[in-house]
Amino acid sequence: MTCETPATGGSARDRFERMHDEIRTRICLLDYAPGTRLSEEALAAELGTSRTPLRRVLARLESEGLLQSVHGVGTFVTDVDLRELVQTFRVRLELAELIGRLDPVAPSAALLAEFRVLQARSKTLRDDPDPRRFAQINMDFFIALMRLTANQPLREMSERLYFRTTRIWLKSIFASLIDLKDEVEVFDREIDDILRAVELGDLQAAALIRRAHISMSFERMRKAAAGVTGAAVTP
Amino acid sequence: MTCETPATGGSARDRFERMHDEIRTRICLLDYAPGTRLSEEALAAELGTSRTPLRRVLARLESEGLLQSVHGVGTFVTDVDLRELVQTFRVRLELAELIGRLDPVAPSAALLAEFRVLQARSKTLRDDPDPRRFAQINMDFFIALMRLTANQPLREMSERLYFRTTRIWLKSIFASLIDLKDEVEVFDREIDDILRAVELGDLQAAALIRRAHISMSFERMRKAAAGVTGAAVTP
DNA sequence: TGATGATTCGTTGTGCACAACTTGTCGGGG
DNA sequence: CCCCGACAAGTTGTGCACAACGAATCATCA
Repeated sequence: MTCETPATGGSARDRFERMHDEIRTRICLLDYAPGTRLSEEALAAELGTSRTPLRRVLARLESEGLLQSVHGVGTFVTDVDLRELVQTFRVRLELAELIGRLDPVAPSAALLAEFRVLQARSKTLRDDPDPRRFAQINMDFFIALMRLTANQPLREMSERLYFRTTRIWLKSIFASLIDLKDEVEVFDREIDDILRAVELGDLQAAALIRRAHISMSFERMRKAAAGVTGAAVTP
Repeated sequence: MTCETPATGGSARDRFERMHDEIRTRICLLDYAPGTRLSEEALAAELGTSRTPLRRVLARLESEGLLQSVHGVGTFVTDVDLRELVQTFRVRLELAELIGRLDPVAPSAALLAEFRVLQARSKTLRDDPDPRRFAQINMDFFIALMRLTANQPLREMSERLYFRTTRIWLKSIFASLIDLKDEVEVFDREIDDILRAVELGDLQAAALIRRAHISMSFERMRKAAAGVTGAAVTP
């Protein structure tokens, strides 16, 4: 089933990173929904390794707030409560703006090409909306945006917060709290607008547009969730 | 020799945190200077545990940028090059200001008392300047400041960046690049000023003062280092 | 004498067996 | 019928032995 040479090859560090990214993607794409219990033994077997190196990966994901291990019980995918979500988004907004102000770098031709590919992928998404593909493209777009700053610590912090909260947004889509087609439409415009600013070399403008979209995205999510929890309280 | 019950007691998580904080403190106080090799076996023995749980701690410290493990060679305390230092301080400045703007909380009586104790400790430092004690008080003051915001992610990011760079500042003091007595004097004034703002309930002002001091502290350090590297280039 | 290759040593990474711990179940007693 | 305690199953945490790897050393040869 899995195709991307999950097990052998490369140094120990490479194997660690591969496993880490793989599991993180599964969590962020809701293949492992919040509350899911992960079997160390089964996962280790699937990834073609033993518990020891896998536990290293799980510990890292726990420090990133995506997992939580409890002795004698299991390791579970975390959920994000509203309070934490609000706090995280507040910081994400500020960091998004900093991307344009702190150590911005003119994008290489390769990066520009990548942006255009993402733009094209976004267009195909409009014809055939799919939550999972949407989330994947969204993630790739985020990673591309990070390459607009040379400030490594800023990148790190931004990524940390992004990966911690993005699955909640995806969850809202799966739960039909927010409309998939609308979000796809908005996202497509976001790429267009940001790409225009990037091509102009105005990274600060690009960052401001990004900040605005994160803010609005969160606001839509918050309003939808408030409508639900306000109407139906524990069925 | 070690007195603070390093080994047994509490849950696995508690033991992890104790070991983590202990080693982190040693690194930040330059008990383990950059470049030092840490022996897993010796450290495990000293902390009264085995390599397995210790390696968990070391992996965490590596993800925090304080250590680096190389297969077949050893685990070493990292150094911070100028580029990384500059980038980190740029972000630290912004985060310091955010402490006063994002989810500020009125300090409890206990926290205020703690600030006053720190103020007193700072005064004693003026009479008997000692780099290590200075660094310790500075660290405690930083941790107290973090408690002025309820925004957990913001705290986390700020701490991460603080612990990654503070030892470079201490290194400059030990190397007499910057004058200990001057720094103590400046720090004492910083506490006074910030405490005044905090007692007034103006956390935003406190954060701005803090930001200014971080900025100036870095500037003094940068200038001193530039003077040295400009004069004596690799003997 | 200098260079080169095998070797030895010490270190980190991995796999496995067992200990520590929690949860759910089953039996007995009030 | 309910409650409580012991037990069993399953999970994460720990310790240990060995494999994988890198660097320094020493012997050998040109």
